[in-house]
Amino acid sequence: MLTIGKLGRAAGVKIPTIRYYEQIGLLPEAERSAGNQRLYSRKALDRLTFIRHARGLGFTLEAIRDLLSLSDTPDQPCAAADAIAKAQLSEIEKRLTRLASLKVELKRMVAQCAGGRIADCRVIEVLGDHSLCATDHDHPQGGDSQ
Amino acid sequence: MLTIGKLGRAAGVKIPTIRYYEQIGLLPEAERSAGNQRLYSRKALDRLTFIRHARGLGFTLEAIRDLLSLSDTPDQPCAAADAIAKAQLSEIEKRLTRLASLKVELKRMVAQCAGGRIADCRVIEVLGDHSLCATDHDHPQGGDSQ
DNA sequence: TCTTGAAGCTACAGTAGCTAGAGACATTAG
DNA sequence: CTAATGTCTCTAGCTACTGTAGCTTCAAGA
Repeated sequence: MLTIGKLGRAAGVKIPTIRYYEQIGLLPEAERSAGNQRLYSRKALDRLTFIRHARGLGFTLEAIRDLLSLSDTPDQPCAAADAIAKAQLSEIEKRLTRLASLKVELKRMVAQCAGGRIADCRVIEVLGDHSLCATDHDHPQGGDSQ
Repeated sequence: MLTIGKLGRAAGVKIPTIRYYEQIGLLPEAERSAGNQRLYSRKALDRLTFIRHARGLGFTLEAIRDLLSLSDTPDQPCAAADAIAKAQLSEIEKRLTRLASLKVELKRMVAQCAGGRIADCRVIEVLGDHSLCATDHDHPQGGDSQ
């Protein structure tokens, strides 16, 4: 049985994050010692490692919740897990495309800045006037992660 | 003078977002009509357009705040604006690199899934065991935007 | 002039995914 | 036994908004 600090070190997850995961039901409530401290089994470590790894790949906690509940039913077909992973992949591809075009735009902007006075600064100018810019990065919504 | 709805449409920014920007001091407090409704000048539209455009390029509100205060002093050298833009560029390049490696990893994972049962699912398996994975996407911090 | 529907107002709560801090209790090494 | 470290709960904060409730104001048509 591990205390929370050891579990955290073993899985590479910070202590408050573990407690947070428990709070939102991603980890089951931990057993407690006589003095009310959380105690974790090897199984809990596996689960937390799974979560950390999936987070590292950019899966949302909701997606991870689904993957975890799938992994609890090993006889089911794995189409659902596959679908979640594919969705995540296409999400990442979308972000990549968008970031690539932002990069081009920024590079252009920075390259044009001659280092003079603000009044002549292309950075400021381009930001102030959309018509000076090539791309139309016009979808101001959308939250990323990682 | 524009009301908030027209300003929003003109700049491509939602009404609550405009009020939010005012609340956090990114936009100055608007003039008010006799009936207490916000009224905006052409200058306010320019400022909001600037903000929207910069947000579209992924600048944080803090960076935008700095850029705006720079643009209010047109005789200063523009090195500071240049630095902000360059920092943003390198931030985006970092994210691009990271996303690209996540994509590779996810693709590999998805490709290996034969579509059988969960018990044999590579997606679940890879997520559960970091040693099965090539890259070390091990920096679980970092907030993206756009 | 009256009415009606759209647009605007304030204030507060909620989102994701944590992180940080206060103040008290538990455990362990020496 | 003491001191140091670890853990506990609880609350608030972060970014950049978005959504809701319950109201008031405005502009256009009858």
